[in-house]
Amino acid sequence: MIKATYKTRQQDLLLSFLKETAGTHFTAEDVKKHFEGSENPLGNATIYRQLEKLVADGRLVKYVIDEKSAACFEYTGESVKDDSQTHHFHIKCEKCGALIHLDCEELDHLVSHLKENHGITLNPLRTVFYGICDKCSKNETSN
Amino acid sequence: MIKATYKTRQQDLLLSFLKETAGTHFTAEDVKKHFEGSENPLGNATIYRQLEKLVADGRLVKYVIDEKSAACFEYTGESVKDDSQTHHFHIKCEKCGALIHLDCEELDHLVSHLKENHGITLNPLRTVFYGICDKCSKNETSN
DNA sequence: TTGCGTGCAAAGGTTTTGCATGGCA
DNA sequence: TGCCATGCAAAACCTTTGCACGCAA
Repeated sequence: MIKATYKTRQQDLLLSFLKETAGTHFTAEDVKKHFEGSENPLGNATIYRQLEKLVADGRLVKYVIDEKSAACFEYTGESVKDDSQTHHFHIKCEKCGALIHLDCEELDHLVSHLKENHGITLNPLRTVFYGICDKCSKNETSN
Repeated sequence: MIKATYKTRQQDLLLSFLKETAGTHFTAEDVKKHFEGSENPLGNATIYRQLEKLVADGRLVKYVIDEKSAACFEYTGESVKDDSQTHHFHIKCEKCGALIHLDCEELDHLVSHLKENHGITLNPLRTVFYGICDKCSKNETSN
């Protein structure tokens, strides 16, 4: 699916970084910084272009968290385009800013419901919920 | 709640525009364009600053749809900070780009579930779902 | 008169793009 | 050798900010 016509050193570097970060999220800048000191820094454009490809390929997911901050990416391993994989969602806490992974069958239920009753095929990989996380709710003395 | 120390003509203009658009979404640019021809154009900064105030006041909701496109706003009338109002969500179609309003009790259910079982207070006013809308699903011949 | 609101223009940050070069096949 | 990928720098985009002026109270 990806037009990986050529295989380059930069691609490999990026992929190994992605595998390291599996289960977490990172920004384009994180990638840049990660390679900055090394003898093989990656150009900005390269990073963005490679990430874009991986997103198109479904191996990477891009989250728009906030227009002020950079986009977050998450490596999802191999292609998940068929959406048969786990439905985990992300929740961004509006208070502490944490990006929380949420695995919940209730969400699977919602996905089914939307599909069957509204004709909508939800993309859990891109959807970000906003709200207040457990921790912040508990610390909520004032506001 | 809003620090409406002064009342200005621009504020009134903006508010009447917002009331016109109730139930739809618009961008800062939409506002700008709406007043562009008129004898009372609004400055960019003014628009953003006023919108920001209204968001802080809870009378306006801001959606981050896509970092490439401008933020979407929606007028919610009076303050909805207590979130006792309707829980309608937005769904952004990844194919046609439409931003769809979705009123569904299943979503209310989800809100309750997240609160009771995960301690998460979802903010429907900011949450945007991504997926493929009904129309696009039906037109889905290729891809 | 006081000081907030306005508006222009410039700055800010992230992401994209043009173009010449480098490297894979 | 052919062509994609790279990387630098510049551009693009939306949004914010500085500053002087205007206007509400």
